[in-house]
Amino acid sequence: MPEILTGMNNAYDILQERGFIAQVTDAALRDRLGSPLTCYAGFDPTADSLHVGHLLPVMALAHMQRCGHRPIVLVGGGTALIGDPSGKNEMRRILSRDEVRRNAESIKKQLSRYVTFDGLESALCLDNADWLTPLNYIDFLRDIGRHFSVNRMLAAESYRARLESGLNFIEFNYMLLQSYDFLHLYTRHDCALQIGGNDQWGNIVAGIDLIRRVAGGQSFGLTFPLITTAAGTKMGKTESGAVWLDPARTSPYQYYQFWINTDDRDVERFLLYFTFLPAARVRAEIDSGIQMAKELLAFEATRLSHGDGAASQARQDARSAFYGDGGNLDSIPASRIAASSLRSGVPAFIFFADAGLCASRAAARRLIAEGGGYVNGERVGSFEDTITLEHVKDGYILLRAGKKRFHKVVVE
RNA sequence: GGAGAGGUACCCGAGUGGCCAAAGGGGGCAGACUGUAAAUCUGCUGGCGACGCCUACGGAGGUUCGAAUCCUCCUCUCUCCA
Repeated sequence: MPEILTGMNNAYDILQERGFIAQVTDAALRDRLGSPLTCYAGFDPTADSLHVGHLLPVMALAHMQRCGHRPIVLVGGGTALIGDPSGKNEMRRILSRDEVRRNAESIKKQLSRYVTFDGLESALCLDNADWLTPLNYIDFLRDIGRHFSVNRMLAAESYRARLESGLNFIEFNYMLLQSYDFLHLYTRHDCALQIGGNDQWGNIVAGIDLIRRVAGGQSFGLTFPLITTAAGTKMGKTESGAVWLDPARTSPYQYYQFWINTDDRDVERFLLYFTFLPAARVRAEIDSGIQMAKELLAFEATRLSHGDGAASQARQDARSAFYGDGGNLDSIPASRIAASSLRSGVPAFIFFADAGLCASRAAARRLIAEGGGYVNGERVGSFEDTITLEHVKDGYILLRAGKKRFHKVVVE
């Protein structure tokens, strides 16, 4: 008999209070969450790092684990071998087994900051390549394919949209594979709940159906709202691309900057989604001042994926850079230059471009001509002004592009 | 396999022989305002040590004084038919 979870909040209530729930397949889920259950969310191992766009399911799994449930992180290594998930416009690059394995390994490592893979409610990390690749086509059609109605599949929102723009057979099969995953996890790991983005609704429901037909069991699905920013854009993208959890791709300082640039209107929502602060605390923080709340969001989010030290450092350096309380700016983006090359002076636009602050020398000319180039806090008058050793302070030259892009050039 | 439509810059999308580094919009960047927010207004938005030169309208050739525009072949996408 399953133990009864007592003395802690129902995971459903927590997820609901925090705005994670867009749809659930069955209202009975809340009661079912009164005792421990295994749930899963899928991740595509298309890169060796997750980005903030993945964070919602990650946080949901973390909440589940904290409430005494067991999360399964499903890495879609098998599905990555064939390509495209539904809903995307372009074919996904097809990855080799080795790439997928490597990616899965580092993704698991990142996730271990959010869920624990050891201990009592240890999370599992599984790769669907393990059961998808040995599948035999004829067997699959006979045992699994027979349970799917094309008519019903076509009615799914995710496919209906694609009917206009075109849908290939692989994409169309995605629902079957994902359903099969759920069935597999249900029978092998007693996993009775799949969570995912709202665009996964059709696939999740299909999986639940398949479990009922094949295994005669009851399972559940829960989807998250699609997160957009108040400005209406997809959350987690910046001009320069995705915001990664991997510090080698997006440094903790940059990560912190991403969060602190959150739109005022999104701060409360994001605090609920991307931190573990109690909802009451979140409300209080919002009430006592949006800017402090935003800094808290940036700090907490950074702390979760990069740890205390990196988060403190990022906050410290951000304060120093923006409010000038003279810190050492250890974590802001930096490059190096030899002192000798400064002896005869370097034109500012070349200096900015070579430092990596501007994409090209032409861009650097533009930036400075528009009055957006600063050296040690002072606006550069002309892009031909020269940078010399006299600009070096404490061993470096501090550059700034526009209001908020700082860069340190260390002179050695 | 057959017929047709199409591939233009980060994206959408105009342009069908010179006035085209290519309209317009979106996005982005910068300035003003401000709070590292939003909204608004303005400017910029291929590269090059630069009044010029180089690269660029799916790819390769060709016609022409001159091609994103015309011709040939290739390639990819979409639609309809089989």
